[in-house]
Amino acid sequence: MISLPLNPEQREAVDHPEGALLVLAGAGSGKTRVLTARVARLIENGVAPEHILAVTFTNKAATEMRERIAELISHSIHGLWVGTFHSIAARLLRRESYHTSRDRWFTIYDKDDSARALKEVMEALGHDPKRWSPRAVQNRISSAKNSLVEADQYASSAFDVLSSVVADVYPAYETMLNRRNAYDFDDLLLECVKLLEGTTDVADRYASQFIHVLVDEYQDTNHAQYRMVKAFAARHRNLCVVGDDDQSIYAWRGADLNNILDFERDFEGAHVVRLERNYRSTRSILEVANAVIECNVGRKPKRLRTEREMGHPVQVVHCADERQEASWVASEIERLLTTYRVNNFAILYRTNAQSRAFEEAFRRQGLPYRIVGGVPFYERREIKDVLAYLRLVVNRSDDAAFQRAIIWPRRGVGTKSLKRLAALAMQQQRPLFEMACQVDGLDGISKVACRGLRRFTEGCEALRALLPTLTAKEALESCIETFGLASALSEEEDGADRLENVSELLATTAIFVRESVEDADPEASDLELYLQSAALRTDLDEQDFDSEAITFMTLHNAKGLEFPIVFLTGLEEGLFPLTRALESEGGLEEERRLFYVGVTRAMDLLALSYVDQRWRAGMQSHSIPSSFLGELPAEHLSKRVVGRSRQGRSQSRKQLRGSFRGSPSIGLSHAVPGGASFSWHRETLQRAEGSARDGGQEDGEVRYDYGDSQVPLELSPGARIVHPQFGLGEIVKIYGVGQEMKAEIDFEKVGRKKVLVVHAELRPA
DNA sequence: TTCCCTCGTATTTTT
DNA sequence: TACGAGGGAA
Repeated sequence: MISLPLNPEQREAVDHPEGALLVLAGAGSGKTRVLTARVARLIENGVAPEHILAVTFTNKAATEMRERIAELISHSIHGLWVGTFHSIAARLLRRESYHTSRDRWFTIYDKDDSARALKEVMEALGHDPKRWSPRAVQNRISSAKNSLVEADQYASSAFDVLSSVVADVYPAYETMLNRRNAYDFDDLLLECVKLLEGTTDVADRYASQFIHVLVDEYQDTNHAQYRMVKAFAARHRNLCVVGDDDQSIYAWRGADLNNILDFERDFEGAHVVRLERNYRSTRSILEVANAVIECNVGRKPKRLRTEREMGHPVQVVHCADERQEASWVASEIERLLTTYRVNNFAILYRTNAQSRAFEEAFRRQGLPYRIVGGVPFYERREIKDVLAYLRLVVNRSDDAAFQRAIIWPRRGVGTKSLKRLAALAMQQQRPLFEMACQVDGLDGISKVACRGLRRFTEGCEALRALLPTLTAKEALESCIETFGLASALSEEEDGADRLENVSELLATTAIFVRESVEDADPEASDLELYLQSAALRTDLDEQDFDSEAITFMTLHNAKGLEFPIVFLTGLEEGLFPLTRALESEGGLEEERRLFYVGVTRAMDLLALSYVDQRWRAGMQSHSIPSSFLGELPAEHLSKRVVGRSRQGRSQSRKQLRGSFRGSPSIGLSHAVPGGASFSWHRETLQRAEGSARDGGQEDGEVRYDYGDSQVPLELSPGARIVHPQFGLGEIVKIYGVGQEMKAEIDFEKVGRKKVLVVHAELRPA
């Protein structure tokens, strides 16, 4: 039997025999445990693995679930269907390609590919992409697809000028994707639903196969996903969904909260289990979380409980600007490192752009960090370029891949030849690749370009012939070799990094081959699976959270994770809640749920920070504290001010007053609570006392002077520095900014060199 | 054709 | 700030 400790509610959910089951699982209540235990229990009870389908949102969740189930039981789980909505949809579309308009070698377009395709379509139809941004059109089409509105139906729902453009573009875009044998992200779901609802024998086959269907994070399902689930569970009606309406944070992407709110009405006789025992956070943290979420109206009432101790109060930290915020967090972490490990910390923020200040501060202090999200690995230029070759070899109709590959490395084919080729292809309704194969003698294309194209297509064809004998890794290596991609990269300015990324890609490809052997879909080739996973993989899946580093990420990425210590930063009105997000209906409640998600990530210690001034979009902006801060129970908070920016202070004080006026839950005269349990801040307090003497305290707030202890490394021509390998040198020139910043340096021993400042670890001489 | 520079603009979250 | 697009020069 399964040896997994479960509380009574968890057990009820795991043991519930048949029919519809809704598990309302609060944050940290052991929802993954329930899901995995339930699948394990089903298998132990004799349900064959291939009759069970478990759907998640992220690859990471899917992998984890598979592993945990395997650990729990002695049976083999071979044949079990575990995957994300998108990967399962892709798998179905591949298996059933006979019933669809594409063949099984279809390409999956990511956002970038599809935006480019849209731009092309818009230009062809005479819609100026500058007047209507392809991104906006893309969003419209995306939400249409998520609501299962197809191209031909869209026109009837057009209600403004943009939507009339979309109504025009959408069908042409669909035609283009079809011609290219490609699906975009949303198509996977839409086409899968069409397949299931429109093809009786396919629907029957899957509906009878899946005796049990389980869905994780049900609150994040959109309409297409909902219909997918419904179709899968149509026959046996053993549907178990797990979710938390309070953690629904993807409404902007089409998630429909009503899916979970209406579940009981939707599946009559559904049994409901509530998991309200939290095993993660201290009471202080939970009280704050509960107070936050209770401000929302549209939710199922519930309240998290914990048996943990009160713990430290939640810190509310006021800084002058984002640099000080970052420095404070860094120094706080440094101090806590005596009792915690670096991977116990997470820094969360609303927008990716906020990571920069933290990167700088952490680099300065020599603290290791990892950024989850940002520029995802699979969206890096070199990675997309290399993969484009493989995509094109596999699917010759993939014009997006063709355009990418032909441009780089340079081979005498420029925009002019490409335009000409595209015009001819358009005229004859044929893929670019085919056009390029017979380019000789076509007018408008130079001799040089012809030669380049010929060598290119011949290379592709030669590779294509070899393909059946190659593993994914070998195929990728052949691409790199045939087209001299590695040497082309190494000639580029920052080629070393890019080359490294490509080797990393090869390494993950090698690992992939091993994993895919275990994958339950025996019909799919190694390469098909590889390209699919490369298209659907996200940054989150690549992260190794065990490695020794502090994690930086957006709140969205943090869902489902937990950390002993969490810094939730940038709590300013306009940034969090984000103004843009407030424009949509229910926006504020969704932002609040996001805040709730952030708060509930913390196990032991939580700090919330906000600043007076912040650089946003190249402009210095003043901000007032987030209205969320006014919703917190004062008895579980401790407040402090960091830094001593002169104007910043007087100004912020006014803003603080204004912002909190009329909110009784937080008082400015509120001093440090918590008495004895304040060891976290002992050192802070001592320093604060010191500064209180010379600087003075106002309103009972604890002041902590960060002061000028940080001397930033001066990087300007003439400055003398030390490089760990090259030794002493003098800076000649600085160019580039941020990550890209490079320094040209005259070294005493090794002469003049260019180094990437990010990696160089320069110190003042 | 390609490279480089300048200019303009857009800046949320992402399976 | 930061990236892409577009223009101009080699």
